[in-house]
Amino acid sequence: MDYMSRNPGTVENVVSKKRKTETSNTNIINNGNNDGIHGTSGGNSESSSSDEDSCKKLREEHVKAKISTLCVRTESSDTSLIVKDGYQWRKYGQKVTRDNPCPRAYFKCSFAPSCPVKKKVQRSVEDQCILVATYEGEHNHPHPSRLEATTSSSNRGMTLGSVPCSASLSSSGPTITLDLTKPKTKSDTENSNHRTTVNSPEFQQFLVEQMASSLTKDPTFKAAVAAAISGRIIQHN
DNA sequence: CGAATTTGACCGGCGC
DNA sequence: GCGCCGGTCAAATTCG
Repeated sequence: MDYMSRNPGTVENVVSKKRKTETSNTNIINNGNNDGIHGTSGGNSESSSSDEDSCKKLREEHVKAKISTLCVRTESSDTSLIVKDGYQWRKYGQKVTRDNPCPRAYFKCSFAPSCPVKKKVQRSVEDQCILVATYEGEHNHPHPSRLEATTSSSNRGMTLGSVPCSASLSSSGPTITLDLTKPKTKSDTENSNHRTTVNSPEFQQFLVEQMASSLTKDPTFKAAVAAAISGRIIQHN
């Protein structure tokens, strides 16, 4: 979070480079700088523009739509394109794009029929263990898991739900991995280009599993995380 | 049997 | 104007 707030520009342009309207508005989910300051939630609310130029209207909606990306490390054996973020998604398409041999999956939020949010999920070219989820728009309904008794670690739709728990950030260039579950030997942030040379995927996987296991067994850690997350949720509400 | 997913077809934007 | 490409649709298929 700290890194993202200090370097908001370094994590842009994960999405298609072709569409200016998308890349110009790209930002990272859970970015503390942006939370809560957007005026028009819901993205493409009924802007009563005239119907003379529907193309223009669409572009405006694209600009309004809040776009964010989330990178999640998954099991290397996991071939599904599922990012568990707590919301209900309905898959409506899959496509192999030119810049990435891995197929891209398209999802719509199915929790609320009127929810405009869409999600694209694709494996990273650089590290196929990493799923890159691109969210478009904002949910116009509460987080599903908030309605249940289990207090999710969600804040604006982001959880560290996929197992093993590891949040990553990626740009079109070097990949930046913020592995919250791994002890820092040498800083990944200053050596982001060589993440896989020192740490092979298998070794990193092992570390992640070990650290996640030990941390989740620690009640003090759990309490600290819960307090931090709930504090942020209250702050934004 | 209804809901969700798959997948080929179709559409529109963009570059040449 | 044409072709490429990303995104969406919808019929077919699978799943619970």
